[in-house]
Formats: sequence, C-alpha cells, structure tokens
Amino acid sequence: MKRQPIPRRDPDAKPDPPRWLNHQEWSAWLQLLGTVTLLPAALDSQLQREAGMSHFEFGVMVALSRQPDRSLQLKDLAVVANGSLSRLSHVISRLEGRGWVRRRSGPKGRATHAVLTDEGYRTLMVVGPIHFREVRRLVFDVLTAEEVRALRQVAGRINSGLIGELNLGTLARQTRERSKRQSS
Amino acid sequence: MKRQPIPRRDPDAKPDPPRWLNHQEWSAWLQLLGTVTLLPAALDSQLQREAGMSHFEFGVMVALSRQPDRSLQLKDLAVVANGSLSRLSHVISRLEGRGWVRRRSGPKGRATHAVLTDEGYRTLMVVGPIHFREVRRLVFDVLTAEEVRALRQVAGRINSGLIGELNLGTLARQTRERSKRQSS
DNA sequence: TATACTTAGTTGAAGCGTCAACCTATTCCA
DNA sequence: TGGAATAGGTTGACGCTTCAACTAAGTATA
Repeated sequence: MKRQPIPRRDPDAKPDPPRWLNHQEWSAWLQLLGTVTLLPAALDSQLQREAGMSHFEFGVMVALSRQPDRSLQLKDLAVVANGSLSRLSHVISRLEGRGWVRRRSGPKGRATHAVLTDEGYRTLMVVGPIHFREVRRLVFDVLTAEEVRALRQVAGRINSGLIGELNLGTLARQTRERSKRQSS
Repeated sequence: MKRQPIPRRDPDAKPDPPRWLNHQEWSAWLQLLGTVTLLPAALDSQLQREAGMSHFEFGVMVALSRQPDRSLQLKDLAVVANGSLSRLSHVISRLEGRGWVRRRSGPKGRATHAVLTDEGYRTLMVVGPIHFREVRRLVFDVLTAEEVRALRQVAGRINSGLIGELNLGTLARQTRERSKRQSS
C-alpha cells in the first residue's frame, strides 16, 4: 500500500484501491461507521437479553410514555421513532401481543393511535433505568461535556440532511406514478 | 388503572415520564439515535437501489479491495467490517453466488480467506464512486473541517468503549460454561 | 499420547425489516 | 357532485441477521 491509484506500474501488480475520500474524511468515516454499526448492535443486544425487547420497540414505548396521554398517531410515532410506517405497524402488533400497547382508532376515520398500556408503562419503568445506565456507560461516560455538545451539533447537522430521505420506497412510487401520469 | 407506580400527585393525572438523562444528554442522545438509525438506512437504501447490494456487503468488498492481495481471513474481515463471524459467513456465501468473492482455505488448516475476484473488483470500481458521492453529500458536505475532526474524535471514543462488546452471544456462552465448570 | 479446552468457521431455524400491493378515508378540483 | 389523487395504515412474502448448535483444527495439560 505504498503506491498511487492512477499511474502505471509493475504489470503484474493489482492496482491500488482508489481513494474516494481524503485522509481526514476516511478516518472520520471509519469511526462513524463503527459507531452506527456497533452502538445499535450493543443496545439491541443488551435490551434483548435483559428485557426481551428490541431497541426499536423500546424507543416506541419511550416515545409514547413521554406524551401526556401516552398515545401518538402512528404516522407521527413513525417519525419520532425513526422508522417506516410499515415497520411500526408490525411492531405495534407485536407489542399489542405482549399487552404493552393498544391500538385505538381515533375519531378521524383513518387515523390510528398507539396507546401505552399501564402494563407497558410499568415494564418501561423497570427497563428504562437499566437501559439508560448502559447508554450512559457506553456513550456519556466516555465523553466530556464539550464532546457531548459537539456530538449533538454534528449529529444534528447530519440528520437535517437525512430528513426527507425517509420512506424512499413510497417516494419512489410517487415519483414513478407522477412521471407516468405526465407521459400519458 | 390510571395511577402511578411510585410518586403521588393529582390522582387523575398520569405521572410525568422520568428523566433518565439530563437535558444536554437527552438532546444529544436524540440526535445520535437519529443518525445511527437514519444514516445506515439511507446508505443501504441507495446501495440496494443502484447496485443491488447491502451496505455491509459493500463494506466487506471495500475492506478486501484495500488489502495488497485483496484477501483477508474471515475472522479479521469480521472485525474490520464490524460484523459477527456468522453474519460474515452468510454474506460471503451470497457474494460467492454473485461471483464477486471466493473462499480460499488458507494453508493453516482451519483458517478461511475471502478473496475479491476481478469481477468483484470491477463492480466495486463502478459502485464505489456512486456510493461515496452519496456519503459526501449526506455527511461531509454538511460538516465543516472542524466538525469532521470532532466527529472522528467523538465516534472514536465511543467505539473504544464498544470494542469488546462484540460477539456477546459467544461471550455469554463462554461465561456460562466457565461458571458451570467452576460450580462443579 | 490421551484429554480437555479454545478458536475458526458453518449451518438451519426463527424473528425482524423492507418492499410492493392493497384497502379505505379524505382532499382536491372541475 | 363526481372523479382522481393522496394520505394513513395493513398485510404477506422475501431476504437478512441473530442465535444456538455443531464440526473440526489447533493448543494446553497431564
């Protein structure tokens, strides 16, 4: 790994891999990849072992618990939990099966609300401290206050660009149909 | 059943959800969760659409391409790609099916190496630029050089703590057997 | 040299997420 | 008012990841 991507060299050697990012970026990219891969895996693993739930399920329940009436319309819940409506629908069904959440069809026809049951709330009160102790251990204990600030800022910037990328399947369909309509 | 597990207050009101993190931490946590959820989803989605491969598969191939002989022992490849050996084994099988990677059992009995084929390398040369253009758009275009530095540092710190959390299944088994042995 | 243990890797089943198709209210607009 | 378009939600199939069990090779112990 001491050669350049473009220039020609020893005929039998394979070409060096190209450098798609500069050195600073590559280094940051590797670290970021590590975090976005390892951190969810660690959280999922811990929650699964100690509480038999996935991190996504936990996030859904936390989001509900923070509402005054412990309920949220699925569409909004999906956004808060960073998941697709389809995924959420499946998850709500599973949580209903465990008695932690109920579906309640709101007054407005289509809309469906998910409601955290008392049993779900009690479960959360047990699991929450355990989980956030782990979060603290894995994330906040290793960061200074200044780094926490930087984390919020950097992640926030990345997320801003990410908003609107969600539901790409749906968007793709819409776009397809839109252009079909235009071409007819 | 509308009462509180622990604190007493206005009888009809549900208790406020507990604050497991302080305000700074909670805010940073929400942003971090957004990134670790949304960014992999966006990358996976783009790679799937434009190249029919997952981000993990892409990462495996990139890792191989960066080796002088375009090959790596599975155990090491698993670490570089941030995945379990089991996951990697399945993925290598799929990549073999597409002719992008081959397995080669090394001279040392057990060890198995994955080798990037020429076809795999050519594919990577096409997909790489497309993918990293997206990475640049989603990550580096929205960050200043200073923020990139901070990103590397913060993610690096988090990852340090995460190392050793991997292969928890295996660790759990080992621990179990160890204690079984001790107690007998 | 026999025995136990560890390490590397594979495999199949089970569970989860994505995608596409679908259904049904609601809104738009002519 | 009638129709198309859209928004909210559900469902089933398929593919991927995890987990546990397993094989087999290497290593340590006695």
